[in-house]
Amino acid sequence: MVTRTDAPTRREQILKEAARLFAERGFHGVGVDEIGAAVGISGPGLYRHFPGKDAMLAELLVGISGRLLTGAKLRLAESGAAADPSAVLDSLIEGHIDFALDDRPLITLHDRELDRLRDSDRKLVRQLQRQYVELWVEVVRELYPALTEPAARSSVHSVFGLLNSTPHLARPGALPGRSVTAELLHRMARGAFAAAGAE
Amino acid sequence: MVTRTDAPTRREQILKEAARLFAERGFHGVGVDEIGAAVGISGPGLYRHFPGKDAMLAELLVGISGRLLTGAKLRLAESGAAADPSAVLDSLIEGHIDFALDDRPLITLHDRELDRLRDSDRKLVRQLQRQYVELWVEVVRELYPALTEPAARSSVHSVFGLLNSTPHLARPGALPGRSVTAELLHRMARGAFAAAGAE
DNA sequence: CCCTCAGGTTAACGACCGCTAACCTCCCTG
DNA sequence: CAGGGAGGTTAGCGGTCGTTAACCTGAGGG
Repeated sequence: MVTRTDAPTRREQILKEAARLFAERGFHGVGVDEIGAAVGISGPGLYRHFPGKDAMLAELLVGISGRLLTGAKLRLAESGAAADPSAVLDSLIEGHIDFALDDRPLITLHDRELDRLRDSDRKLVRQLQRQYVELWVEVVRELYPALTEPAARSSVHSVFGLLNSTPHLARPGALPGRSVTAELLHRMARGAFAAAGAE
Repeated sequence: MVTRTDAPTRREQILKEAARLFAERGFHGVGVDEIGAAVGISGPGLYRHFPGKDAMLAELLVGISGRLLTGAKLRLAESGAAADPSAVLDSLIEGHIDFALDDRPLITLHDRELDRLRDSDRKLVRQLQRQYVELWVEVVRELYPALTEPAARSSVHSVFGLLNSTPHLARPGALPGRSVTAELLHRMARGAFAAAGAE
């Protein structure tokens, strides 16, 4: 885990504000002037950093899908080959929760604005998402062999729905404390999987 | 349960197609001409049935929130006052799953396009949603007294996220059969609540 | 048999939006 | 110390979108 200490670049500021605005009002509901205003420049100035509005969304979605997948692969790798599937699942859940709690706008965009992408970008994002799901499915099936493959896939999608529900939980600060929320979500995810995997 | 046999009115056709299109491409991503075309009339003809595009979204969102709440109240009432909270929760879950599986576009809109409403409509929808959640929270707390009230509310929202994940599961027909999916979702929801309620 | 009106049509208006053009101004560097 | 590029600015173009206006048509009723 590397921690950034230098100031964010203008490009990063733009992406962050664009993510927030897209999540709040939808891709088509936000104008380039608004995005510009959010970072203190105005409208067309954005085109010095991005070729177009679509490109911002594309970079956001490809970025989050990639980071989710990379993070999961890392967690899988550092558990070693003969790892306890239960511990691996815990690690995957923990990683996903961190993402959902720390990057709420991105999590929202991720399953909401995918269809606004150019064909090639959409295919890329979908491919990354599919790999991420597949990785979970394998771990879940190892832990709950009774699950058929389609059932395991459905259960994984459903748990994503559960974990990604945080954006709807309340105004940003009104949760009962981050670690408490994280732990509750974690227990519920495990409980949901256990119920799915029961004969 | 009354079953409609007469043909849908033009107004109902419009609402149904608008719901589908809004869910697919977002409120701002759909033009009135498209909605018109989807029901075989064109563009401005819609204004014989609705005062504006906003009014269609408002009617959809108020409608679904109201039907969810009404259905839940009905299920609660017919269980009687001294009912087994476990059975009541099962009934609530079953009702919500029916909705999620039968009205996928509406479920999608319901937590996605709320902010596009006029202030008064948005307040109404939020009030209906809040009552619906509150109703679940009471049942859940009765069944799992160890849960604090904020924790119970969080768990209810999370389970909604789980149940509402069906739209993302696959192309419309590709699920392993409706009843199988419904039963899996039901078991997972119960498992999630049980895990949340465990000391 | 005419009148009305529900439910359409097409044309067009005004606003807005994404994007480009043209221009400006620092700051860095050879 | 010239010069050039990075990173802004404002003006404006072209297209799209929601909405309105004006007109049409066919069916039902007095």
